Amino acid sequence: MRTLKYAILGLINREPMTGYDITKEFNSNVLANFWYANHSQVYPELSKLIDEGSISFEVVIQGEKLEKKLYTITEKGRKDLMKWLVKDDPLEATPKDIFRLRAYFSDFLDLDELSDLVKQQKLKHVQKLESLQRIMDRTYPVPPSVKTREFGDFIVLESAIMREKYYINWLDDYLSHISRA
Amino acid sequence: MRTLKYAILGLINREPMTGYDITKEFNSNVLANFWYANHSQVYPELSKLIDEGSISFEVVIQGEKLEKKLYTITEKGRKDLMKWLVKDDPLEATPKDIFRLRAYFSDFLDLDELSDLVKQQKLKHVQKLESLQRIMDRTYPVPPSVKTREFGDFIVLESAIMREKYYINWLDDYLSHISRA
DNA sequence: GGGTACATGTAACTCGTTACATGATTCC
DNA sequence: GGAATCATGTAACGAGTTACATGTACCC
Repeated sequence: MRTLKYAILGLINREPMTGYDITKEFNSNVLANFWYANHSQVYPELSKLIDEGSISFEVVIQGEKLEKKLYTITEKGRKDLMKWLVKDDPLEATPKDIFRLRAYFSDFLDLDELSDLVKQQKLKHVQKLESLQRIMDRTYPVPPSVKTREFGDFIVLESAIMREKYYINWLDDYLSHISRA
Repeated sequence: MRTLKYAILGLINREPMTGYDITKEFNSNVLANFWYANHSQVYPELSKLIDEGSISFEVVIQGEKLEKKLYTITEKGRKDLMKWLVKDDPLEATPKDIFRLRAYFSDFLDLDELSDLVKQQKLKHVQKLESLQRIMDRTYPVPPSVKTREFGDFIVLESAIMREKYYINWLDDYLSHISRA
């Protein structure tokens, strides 16, 4: 499906970037909530995109002699990205979830052990939620308006927060079933 | 992380199964909501588990001469599974989400186009939710008690339903931001 | 001078999907 | 007899992770 291709095109479309910059974005606290990649995946993909003519680059000298490649999207790349953005694909397969898999097989654990496991899991999600909420409060005390770049950041951050809340709700529900037994 | 290994062990631990049976489970409407694999992944993994001594098999003749392999978990396999079930691992990386990635880059689409995209996506999630809800109503009109095998099915199905609801909430939230613009 | 961050690449390996390949059984 | 399902495998490829490998720039 070449999703990494479009993730990279989307970033470069905003402004020219180096492979290093792109990798940093993929590991930032907003984007990493729904897409990420290591530099070892990014650099080969950039070569591919050059071969395909979706991007071009110019070598920039940093300091004395450090060469970095600043990538820019081409007209072909931009068209390709646009087409991908509005494509009507069927729903992706549900993402895998190891904790759910464990829950599925946990019928032969004893109740105290199971309860501890679920509480441990809940704690982790509560901490993650708090961290996301802090970022939101700090960065977007007021929601930015649609059609600004900030709105993209805002709406996916909101989504990540809602996801953690739902997961915590599920774990609470799970715990209530256990304690009722 | 060998998660497939434990998914298979978890299934065989319930009762002896063939590779075909396991594959069917992975594509059933409950388990597939958080774990799945094709037969081309299952058969090689079964060979590995035999080599490791986690499972054993017996050949059963179906009809005249069709040989099928019925796999059973060994003591080693069961211990391994038990250890995995109660392991306290850090939270998994957030699952990737292509629709969120598209939302992230959508600031240069026009509002009608964006609104249509989000509505399309919502429709798909509403349909999925309805399908999950039907399975739930049909199969578990009353929640089964903890410590039964049915409870595993029930609690992960509940989770899948809650996930769809949250996703729909997010899309509604998204739409409200768009229409306010 | 030293540590951290900047910057780019390749190699080996695991995991997962799609396609190739074959044959038996069951039900109509 | 034919179609759907049961049943088991391998091959080729694509995606993703960890490790290997190298060098510069910037700040203290």
